[in-house]
Amino acid sequence: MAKKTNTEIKASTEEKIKEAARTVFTKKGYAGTRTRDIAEEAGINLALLNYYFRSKEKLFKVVMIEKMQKLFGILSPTLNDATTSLDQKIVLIVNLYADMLLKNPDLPIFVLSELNLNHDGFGSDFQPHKILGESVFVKQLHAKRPDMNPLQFVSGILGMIIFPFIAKPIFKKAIGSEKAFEAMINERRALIPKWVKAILKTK
Amino acid sequence: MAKKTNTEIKASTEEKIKEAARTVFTKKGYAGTRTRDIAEEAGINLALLNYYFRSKEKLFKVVMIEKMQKLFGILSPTLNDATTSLDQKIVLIVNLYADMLLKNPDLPIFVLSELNLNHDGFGSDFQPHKILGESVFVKQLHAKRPDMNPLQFVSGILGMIIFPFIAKPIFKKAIGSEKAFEAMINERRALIPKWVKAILKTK
DNA sequence: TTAAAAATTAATCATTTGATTAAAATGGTT
DNA sequence: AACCATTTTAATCAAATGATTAATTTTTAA
Repeated sequence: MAKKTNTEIKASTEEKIKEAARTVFTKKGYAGTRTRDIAEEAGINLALLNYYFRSKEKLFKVVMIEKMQKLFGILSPTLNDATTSLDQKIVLIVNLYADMLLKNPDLPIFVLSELNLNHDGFGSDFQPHKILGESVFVKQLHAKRPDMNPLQFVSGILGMIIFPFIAKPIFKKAIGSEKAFEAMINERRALIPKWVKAILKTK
Repeated sequence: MAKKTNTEIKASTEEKIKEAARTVFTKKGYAGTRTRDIAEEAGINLALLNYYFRSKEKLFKVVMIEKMQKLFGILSPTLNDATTSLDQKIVLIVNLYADMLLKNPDLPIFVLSELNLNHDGFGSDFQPHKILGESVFVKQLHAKRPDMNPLQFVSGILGMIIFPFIAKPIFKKAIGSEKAFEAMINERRALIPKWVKAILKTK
């Protein structure tokens, strides 16, 4: 009991800090975040942050790895599912992303911006070409369209679904309310698969 | 001559600072940039930066407005050209963006990230819905596909062309060299218009 | 209960950073 | 040359910031 309580309390504090870090880092970016902001958001003393995570940078890495997994982790299992057709995979990917991004609208701009700023040697862990590589998806695409570059194809799909979230401040301004933005995204759930099917028929 | 020389020197120093600010802000973002970095990059004393631009934030605004114009300024004249067809406009937009973005690959992630962080009331100036609004482009689209939401359509096109630059760190990793990335973008010049034409034929 | 271990806090440090000031240099005007 | 306005610099400030330290509280285990 003793040890369990200990672990739980520690996990709870650690998790409070992590959760606060997720919030503040995502909202302000790495450079714009002050460790004091995180401590305040977590309702803990500043020194505790360093007690648990050693430094701002180490805490950031923990959050960043989580966020990258959240943003790209959808792909691998979906692209390698042998039980779904190419068309089904496209529908699935579009809807999985729509679901996840509506819940986490500033995830893509956060991850991609921080990757671009490249404070530290990220990307060293992540292997995007392995995800696509010799996936079921690529084989299925090759069977239907041997001439089509899978990267170009995937890039088109991801661009169509993710871009509105990255350019959200623009879209917000163009269409007004948050509700209207969500409606637009939901409309895309059907639109994009239809478009992609048309793209697959181009000769 | 005297006054002209004076003006030229002043413009030269001001421009040196602005150019350095463009470089450093784009590379490190607003929060990650130190005014000393800009001064060093410009080869001037730190105090000169404040002498010419009053503050980091004011200098940033100057740069940011420029960059937004560079990123979105392509659209308005192209979308409102009465002498080109819808298909021609699509080819034009894709190629204008390909040209510009190959020269300024980190422009989109910079502008969109800073807009998202929203340090200051930007967007107050920019009216994206006015650009689309009652453009020739929208009328042409409506004539061919009265059922298609112009914002959804434009969002698809821009997503396909801009997204690879925003996700460049990922693509770089997936395909290797800078040259290969450029080749991929150049391939998209023909690919995207073909795809968009297919999308326009969907019923 | 008590002593060691772990968690938490207040206070403080050393740097960094945006900005200012006062002095010096530069260039044009008379 | 002498004077004035503009430009540039070195030095400095005050606030912010990441991190540490030493002390205190809480928890665990005997």
